[in-house]
Amino acid sequence: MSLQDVKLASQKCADCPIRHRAVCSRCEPEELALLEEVKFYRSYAAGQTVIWSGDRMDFVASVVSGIATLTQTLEDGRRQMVGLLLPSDFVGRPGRGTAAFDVTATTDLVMCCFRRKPFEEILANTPHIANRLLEMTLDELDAAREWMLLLGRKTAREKIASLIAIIARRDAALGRRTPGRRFSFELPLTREAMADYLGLTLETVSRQMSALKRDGVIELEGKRGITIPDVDRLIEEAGDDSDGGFPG
Amino acid sequence: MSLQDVKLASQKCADCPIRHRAVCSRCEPEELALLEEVKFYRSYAAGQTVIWSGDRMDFVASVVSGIATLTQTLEDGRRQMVGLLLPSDFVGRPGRGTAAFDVTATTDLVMCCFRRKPFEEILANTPHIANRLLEMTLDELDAAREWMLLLGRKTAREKIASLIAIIARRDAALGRRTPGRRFSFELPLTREAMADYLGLTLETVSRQMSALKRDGVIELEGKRGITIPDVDRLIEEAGDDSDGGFPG
DNA sequence: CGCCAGCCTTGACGCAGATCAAAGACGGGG
DNA sequence: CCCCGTCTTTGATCTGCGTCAAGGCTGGCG
Repeated sequence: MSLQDVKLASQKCADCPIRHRAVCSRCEPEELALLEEVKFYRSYAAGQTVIWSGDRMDFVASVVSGIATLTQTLEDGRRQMVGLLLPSDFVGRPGRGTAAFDVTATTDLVMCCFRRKPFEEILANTPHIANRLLEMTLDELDAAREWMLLLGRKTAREKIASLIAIIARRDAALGRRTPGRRFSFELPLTREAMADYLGLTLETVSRQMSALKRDGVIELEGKRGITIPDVDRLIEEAGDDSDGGFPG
Repeated sequence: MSLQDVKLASQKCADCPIRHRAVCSRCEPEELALLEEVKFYRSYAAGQTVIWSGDRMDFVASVVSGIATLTQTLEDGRRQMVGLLLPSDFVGRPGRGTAAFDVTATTDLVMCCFRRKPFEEILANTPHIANRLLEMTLDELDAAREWMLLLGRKTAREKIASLIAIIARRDAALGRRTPGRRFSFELPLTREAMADYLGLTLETVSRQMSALKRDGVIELEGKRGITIPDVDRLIEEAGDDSDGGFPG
């Protein structure tokens, strides 16, 4: 356990998103105490692999800070990202002891882990926690299905615009809004990771980013900084029918 | 309510897959009685739309027989199938009143429906039902993620082989095995539906089917009949690392 | 029995995105 | 401050799949 782990573990539970997301206001104090008991923190450096597909996994977890990805790989090395885990997202699968996907930290990452067996018991005996987790899983399933539309039917340009919109939306939801429907934020992914997300090559990602910049849809500062002068324009480029659920 | 509905509703609950899948052996008689009370059957003809995306949906359901698809559409008509519902699969989302996707019957279809509000209450008060549903949703999420790998990184030939393997596996799991790792079955999808599933055009589907036939990977009888002389060969063509979970 | 409507197949051609290759921009460490 | 490894951009060329366009099956209905 690193120094940082110790520091985090001693902080109040409010740091742990599962408090907000899987544990609801109807939790009894003794139920919360049970969760506390099986909880521990882990941190990983950017680029580090959290777990390999097929490995034993005897905990479930919630992302506290940083970004992780779920990826799947074919024998010949073709890779597809199948999940993007942002703070408050849940990882792992109650009822199964091995990981189905590679989990990788793309930025420095802190996770709040729960030992699997006791967590499953809590799940079995605490309906509102099970229901909260069900709701989160259904959200993930919806997200996965939108992603399938992106992978199957969108052009490279639309894919890029969609990804930027998704990240901007998540950032905005976390309160990092700037006024006037103009957003600035850091892309937490390399071009390669974006390509893995979108089912493209990194060259195509780079080219389309340049094209969107040339057309005034986005502005780029350095490798990671991005600002969106007109969110509506971006959403239009993404080809979605919805407004993407942007706040404001 | 059609004649067939009446007939089904009067049959024993064993016809309804939710009995096997979401309702577990730990259900008390009075819990089962509660489910019975909010349950009704509906049937649809092949090609009929069950519900449009955005429509009010005040029930959840389980497929009894037949096949349904979940699809998403862009304004310009590009379509992507995001879910394939076979018997015993669950449709609908507790906690949300509108459909997120178009649901279409691709064959004649019978569904066992539960009124949403009371179903949610049962869910909230019956942990083992909630947990069973959670498990089913996690399975679907895993399937969606494998599908994402297919959409993002597989070639047209691999996509076709994968789809055939998936359908064969599901058919095999339902007990329709033929001896010696040789399978014969009916494709329940048109070429167009296959294309929507795989993110291809129907012409490409047709060409790749012909190519697989020419190369002896599959045999075709009429439009729908298909036999797989060597399942291992098919799985190899699909590009997966796993054996696809085939029984036998 | 034969016509017609829906599927399905096959061919020719073009283009979006992959591949191969090279050269910039950083940013961190000595 | 400069060097070097990593990430990114850009260019040239290739190719798998989409698009457009003709026919071919098959089954249902007059």
